[in-house]
Amino acid sequence: MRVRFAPSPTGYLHIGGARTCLFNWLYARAQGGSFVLRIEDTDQARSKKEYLEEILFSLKWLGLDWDELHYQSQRFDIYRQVAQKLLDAGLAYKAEDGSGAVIFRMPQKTLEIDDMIHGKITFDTGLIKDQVLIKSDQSPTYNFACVVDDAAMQITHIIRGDDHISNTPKQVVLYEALGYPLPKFAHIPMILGAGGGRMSKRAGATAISEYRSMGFLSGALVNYLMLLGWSPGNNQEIIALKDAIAKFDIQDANKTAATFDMNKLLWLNSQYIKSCPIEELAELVKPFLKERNLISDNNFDGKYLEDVLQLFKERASTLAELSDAMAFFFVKDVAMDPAAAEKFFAQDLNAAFGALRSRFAQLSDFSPPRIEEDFRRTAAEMGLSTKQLIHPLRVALSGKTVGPGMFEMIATLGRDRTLERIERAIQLYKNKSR
RNA sequence: GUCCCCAUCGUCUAGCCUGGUCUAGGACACGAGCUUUUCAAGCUUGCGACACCGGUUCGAAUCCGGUUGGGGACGCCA
Repeated sequence: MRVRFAPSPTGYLHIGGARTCLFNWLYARAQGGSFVLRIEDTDQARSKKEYLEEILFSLKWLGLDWDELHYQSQRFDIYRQVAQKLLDAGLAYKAEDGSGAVIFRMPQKTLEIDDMIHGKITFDTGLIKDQVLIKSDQSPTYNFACVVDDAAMQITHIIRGDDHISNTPKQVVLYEALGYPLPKFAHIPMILGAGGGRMSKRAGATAISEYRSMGFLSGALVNYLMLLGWSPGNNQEIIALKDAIAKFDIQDANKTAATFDMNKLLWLNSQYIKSCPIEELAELVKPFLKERNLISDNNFDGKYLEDVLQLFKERASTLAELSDAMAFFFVKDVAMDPAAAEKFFAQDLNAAFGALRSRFAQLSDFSPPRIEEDFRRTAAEMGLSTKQLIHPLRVALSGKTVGPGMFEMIATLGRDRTLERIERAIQLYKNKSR
C-alpha cells in the first residue's frame, strides 16, 4: 500500500496539515507501505521557497520521514498530456473564450463512495459544474493534478481532511474517465480552533515551527496530534510515535471534529520535559538559553547546566518557560522583581545574612543537608522562624519569590555565587535604607 | 441558497459496528484536601456528558427516522 501527504508551499505547515501527515505516516508504517511526500506547487505566484523549507524542516522535526519526494511543478508536461487524452476522447473541451483552458465535461450520475471512516457517501454529480483541468496559463488545477499524480504514484489510500469530501466526486469522475483504478478514501475530521470554527492564529493555527520556538518538544506535539481524532486505547494518553505504529489503524480514527486545546498540549509537554533524559534536555534547552544571552558556545559548564535543569525540569511546561525560570542561575547580577523587592525590604535581616554568609563560607561539605542545618541554626540564633528568613534569602539569591527547594537551590548555585549574592543583598539593603 | 459531513462531561476521548455487564470509564481544565520554606510537581477527592423528539425492542449512549445545533464545500486557490 502507498499513501501520500501533499502540502502546498503557499503557507507554513500548520496543526491540521501536520495531523493529516501524521495519520498518513502512521498508517504507512503500521501497514509496511510507502509514504510519499508530494509538494503541490502548481501555483507559481503563491508558492514560496521559504514555506517549502519550513514544511520539510517541520516534518523532519516531528519525526515524519518520507520514502519519496515529488514536486508537481516538475510534472506539468504529464498533466498536459493527460488533458490532451481527455480532449481526444471528447471527455473534455477547450474553453470557448480562446484562453487555452481545458475543461472537463461533468457526467450526470449518482456516485457512491465507500469512505474508510465515514462509510457510504453519495453524491449527485449533476449538481457539479464542468471542471477546469488546465488553466489558461497551462498549469493544472488542483483536482486534476491530484488525480493524475495519485494514479501515477500508485497511491492506494488517500487520507486527508474531510474538507476534501466535496472534492472527492470531482476526482472520482476523473479516475473513471481516465480508466484509473480507484484508491480507497479516508476523510479524517478537521481540527477546530478554540472557538469551534476554523483555526485562527489565536486558536493555534500557527506554524509547526512556531511551536518549536515556543519550547514544545516534538514528541509532545506529535503525541497531542495523535490524540486528536484517535486513541491508543486502555485510557493511555502518553504514547511515543514509535509505539503508536503498532496500535494505529486508520479505521479507528474518529468522525468528529476536534477542538484544539492548548492546555492539554501544555500538560503533555510538561510530562515530556519531566521524563526527558537530562543530557537530552540540556541539548534542547541550550538554544533557548543562548537566545536569552544566558550562555554562549564557549562559556558554559555542562555539568552546572544539568544540575540546574534537575531543579527545574518538573516545574515547567515549555522550554521557554524553563529557560526563563532558571535564568537567574546564569546571570551575574540578579534582577529583583517588584513583588520580591517588597518581601525583601520588609525588614532588616542583614545580621542574619551576615551570619549565613560566614557559616556558608566555612562549610566543608556544601550539600543540601548541611546547608539546611546551618540555615536552621542561624535562623534560630537570630530568633527568626524558617519562613521569616527563607523567603528573603530566596529573593536575595534569585530575585524571585518562587522557585525550587531552597537548599538544593543553594547547593546547585554553588558556594561562590551564593556568598556573592548574599553580600550583594547586604549592600543593597544598606544603600536602600540609607 | 445548494450539496456534504458530524453530534458522549467546558475540552480531548473510551463505550456504539456485534443493544443488557453503563447509577457511562479515563485525561486536560476547574474546586477541595494532603504534602510543604515559596511556586510547581505528586497523591487523594469533588464537579461534570449520552443535543432533542419519535420509532424498533422485554431492554437503546448503542439500531432507524426526523428536528435542532455545529462544521465543511460550492475558484482558471490548494
